Amino acid sequence: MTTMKDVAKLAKVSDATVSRVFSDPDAVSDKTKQIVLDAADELNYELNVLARNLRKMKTEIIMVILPDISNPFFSKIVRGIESVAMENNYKILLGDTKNDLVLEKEYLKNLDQKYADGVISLTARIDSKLIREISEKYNMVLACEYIDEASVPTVSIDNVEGAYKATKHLINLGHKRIAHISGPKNVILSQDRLKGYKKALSDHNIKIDGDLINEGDFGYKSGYKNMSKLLKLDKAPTAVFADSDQMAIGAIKAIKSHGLKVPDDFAVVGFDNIEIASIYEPSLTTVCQPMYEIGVKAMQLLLDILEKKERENIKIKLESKLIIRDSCGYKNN
Amino acid sequence: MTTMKDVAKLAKVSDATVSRVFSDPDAVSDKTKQIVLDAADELNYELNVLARNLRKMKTEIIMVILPDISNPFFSKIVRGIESVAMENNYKILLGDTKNDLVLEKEYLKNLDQKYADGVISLTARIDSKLIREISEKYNMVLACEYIDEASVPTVSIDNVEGAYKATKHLINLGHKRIAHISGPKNVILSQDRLKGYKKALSDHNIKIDGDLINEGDFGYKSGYKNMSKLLKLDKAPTAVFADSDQMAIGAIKAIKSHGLKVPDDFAVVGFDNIEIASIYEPSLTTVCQPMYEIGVKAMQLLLDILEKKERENIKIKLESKLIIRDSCGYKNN
DNA sequence: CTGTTAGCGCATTCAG
DNA sequence: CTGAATGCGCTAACAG
Repeated sequence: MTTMKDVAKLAKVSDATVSRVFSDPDAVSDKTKQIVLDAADELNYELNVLARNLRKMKTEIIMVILPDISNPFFSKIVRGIESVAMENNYKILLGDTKNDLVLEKEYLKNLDQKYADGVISLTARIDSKLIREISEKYNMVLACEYIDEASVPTVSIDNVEGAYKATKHLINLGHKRIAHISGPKNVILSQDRLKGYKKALSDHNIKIDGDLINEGDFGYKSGYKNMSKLLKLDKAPTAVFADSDQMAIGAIKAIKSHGLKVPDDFAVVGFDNIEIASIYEPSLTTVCQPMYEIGVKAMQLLLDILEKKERENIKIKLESKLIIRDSCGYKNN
Repeated sequence: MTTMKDVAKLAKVSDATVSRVFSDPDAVSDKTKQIVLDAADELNYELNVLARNLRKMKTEIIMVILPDISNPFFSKIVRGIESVAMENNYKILLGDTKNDLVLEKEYLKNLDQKYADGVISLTARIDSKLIREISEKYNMVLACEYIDEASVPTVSIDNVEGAYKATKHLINLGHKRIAHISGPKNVILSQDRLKGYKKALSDHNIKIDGDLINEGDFGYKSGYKNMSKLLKLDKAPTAVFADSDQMAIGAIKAIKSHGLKVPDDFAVVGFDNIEIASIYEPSLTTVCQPMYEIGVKAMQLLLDILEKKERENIKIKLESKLIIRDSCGYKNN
């Protein structure tokens, strides 16, 4: 293996100068720079990042913790993160928790060992006290999910508002019995969306019926199962608002199996606007989260924190938007 | 920051002993081990991975290079990789090339800098000579895609055979004019699937018609566009075999827009068996690739290479399977 | 602008 | 089983 020493010897300069050529080129005269570069080239020299990491006590690696990388919602966010990370010479270490709280904690511990300079977590299901502690000790940004603690920098949409828009849309179309398939109840964003759903109903003088509220897990199957249950109700709903597009699509499948047509007999609204939402038939009316942008902003925020070395208790709220497609039908239709 | 030195001082042992407690516990007596552990605990000591990495000249990080992490096909493979990696204390560094050859090369260069101990590449579009070179110099496994060079360890299915099965299925259902929407032609697996498609036709005395063969890029939109073209042909096809489920779904959408029904008027076969294939309506007949298993095997193979320090020119072939669902109809229907 | 000096925190010899 | 000594390859102070 060739080291800076070797290059220095060949170029007849000190190894400090070689180091400067690679880490702070402007500090070296053009002439010696060229000599060093040539020597490095001749020896096929490559910088050893390991040594630099130790010396600088940083890795230029960001850990991204998420529940499931094969969920398109999360992977889109990751792409946003990666694009900004790359521009700034950071790399992404993947922490797929498989929805496992133990793993979530374990990944967070990697920070202690200096594996990564910071974390972006797309999940926050471990107790919020622990998250706050970690965010105080290390460089951390929470995205999508968030916790009540004021001190953790967060990038997300307003979930109450998003759910409100979705529900109101169904109300405007004339629906009175509107079901809700929520995400896991221990996740705060599910709680918020439930709030938005309830508020929309209340605001329009529709009584909230607990039977119409089911808890899912964001996946296709859970949408199917929960919708099947809802359809068996004595007073079955005529519309459903699901907390993810995948559950919405699962729900549509259940509705079709039940012999009903979407949107003719039943209206469905999803959440997220993942790619398949526009491809599926009927195409899905859904609350669009700017996934890529969430990733971008989260990484930018983390970079700020990394550079200023001070945590800023920033909460960035991005806009969600109701995208109207075919799964609800249209007024006066 | 607390170091081994601090722990050593508190425990009244040498720092070498502290090191042994964490890297080779059996080499230390139970008694001193306990003393050290207690001291470490008291000081909240955490091993500094950076220093260890430099000393051992390894990172326990594997880089995974792929075209697009938000493509469910790749992200499923990543999950397989990660599960094995984790068991063996390796971490995954993400290298999303965005289908960009320049990035593909750039990521590969990270190996030179010792960012990662090895690579698993799910893409091989840069020239094969370079890939062979890299694989000879470093620890590398190719998965899914592969190149002709005999020397690169590879995990994949038999694409010729998979395509053959798909095409033959359509032939068995009575179709004579069978279109093919292929992946990018510069990718060897596309070439292989084209071979399988052609062979199936030839074996059943159906003339190959170049007009029926279109090149796509694996995405939804490209399936839609290519199918739209095919439907405008004077002698339009009655069935299509697409190189990805996403293109197949795009094709179905085009067929429906054209006023035809799937499977009644038109049969469609996809490739991969991603999750949406079974959810979409009509559910998709497709060639199933064992994505998770590909990831698992690829990581296992890489571990072998890493441990034995010798490249083994292994080609692992996994089974593909035709999954029959609703998008082609059924015989005597 | 460049060289000298001194470690970063750990793992590995080699003695004992 | 344990300690002392050494250096992985690089960067950062400090002089000059």
